[in-house]
Amino acid sequence: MATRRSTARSERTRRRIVSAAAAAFREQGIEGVGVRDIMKRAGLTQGGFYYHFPNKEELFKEASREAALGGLANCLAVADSAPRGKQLQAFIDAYLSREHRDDHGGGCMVSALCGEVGRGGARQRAAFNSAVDLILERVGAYVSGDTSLERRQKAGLLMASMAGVLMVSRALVDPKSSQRLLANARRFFSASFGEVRT
Amino acid sequence: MATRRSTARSERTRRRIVSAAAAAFREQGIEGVGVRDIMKRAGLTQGGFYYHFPNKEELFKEASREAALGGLANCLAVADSAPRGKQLQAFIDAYLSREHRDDHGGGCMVSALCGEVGRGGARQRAAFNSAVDLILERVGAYVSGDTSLERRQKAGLLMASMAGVLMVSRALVDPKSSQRLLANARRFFSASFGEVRT
DNA sequence: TGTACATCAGTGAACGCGCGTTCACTGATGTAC
DNA sequence: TGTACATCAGTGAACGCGCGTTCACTGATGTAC
Repeated sequence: MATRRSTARSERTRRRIVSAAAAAFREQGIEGVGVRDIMKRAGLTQGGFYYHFPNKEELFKEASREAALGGLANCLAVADSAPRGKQLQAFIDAYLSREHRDDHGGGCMVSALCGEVGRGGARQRAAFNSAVDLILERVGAYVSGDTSLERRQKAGLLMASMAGVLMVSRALVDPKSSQRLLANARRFFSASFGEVRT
Repeated sequence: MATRRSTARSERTRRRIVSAAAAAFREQGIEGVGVRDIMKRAGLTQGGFYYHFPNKEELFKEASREAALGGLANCLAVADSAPRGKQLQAFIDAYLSREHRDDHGGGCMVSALCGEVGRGGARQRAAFNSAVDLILERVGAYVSGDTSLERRQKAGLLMASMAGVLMVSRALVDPKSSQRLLANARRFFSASFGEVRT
């Protein structure tokens, strides 16, 4: 089956493009970033893009899959290394941290792209929904609830709410107001979701 | 002071442009809509725009001011006509309704534009922040709290969270999931904010 | 083992298009006399 | 009251620019013999 070495190199290049896109889309928005910019981030030129992907939309599909868990990697790691029973609280604190707020390109894709996707086309929405599924499956493991459906729904409400808070905290000009919103939200969501009863 | 009649007509035209923009920005995003589109919505042609505004950014400033309370007009009216003590709950139910979700152009500007503003320039953010101030002053009147600062902060947390929920509900493809998220959120925020203690 | 060759992975100029903005213009309107 | 005129509010062609995408090309790589 032909040249293994070049195939491997090509695969690495492809992954580099997807990673660059995953960051670029979150930093600048889907329509806010161009194919040229993404290829430049990956150290390549525009034309080569269409050797790896049929169009920008297909790239978004792959990039959103990578960004789904990649954007929560730090929050999930913090939660997983917390003692049992404190995992959700650790997740909430990490999600609503100043570090996450200031990391547009490496953070949660829901807070970064949800608004734009809400008025986007069917393909884009489908890709985004798949990504959200991956997230809820993972976050659902932290919340309490009898059935897995119930946990997923709770996780969905928590993620949607926290994404809104993170987004607003990024839009606020006054640093103190932004910090205070995050702090209030950490307390509120911890109290509401972190304990036994909701 | 010159021709009153033509001045009044010009002022009406200007307001028509601002209204068209307030809806267009929320429906399609700030960068997603063009000056041509907005002028077309207002029944005019592109060139006339620069008679009324120096540039698109200045239009956003005025449009966001109009959209701030305009986008919540229905929710605020419902809340105001509710019995004392039930106003916040009425507001929450109206905000997280299917009608609001489906009304992109006439709904809350926070949920429509917050994500884009979060990565926008200083001017855009300043305009958005002013608009948010108007909203929090109004919504703060419904929540409990000793000081007005405390009420504003609570209102900020509530609005940011609900905006996130509304945004996600707009991005979800499956209608049932979307409805369920809204219903769960109505229950959750009513229980958390609508009663005496938070 | 050495060479001819097909293919692979990527380059960079060019395409049509829509954007924000500018500009020369025009017809309607109200004022001065 | 009637007419000449300045200004106002808006028109639509044109500008440079960056977008997504196409395409002719090229140099490196691995294979066939």
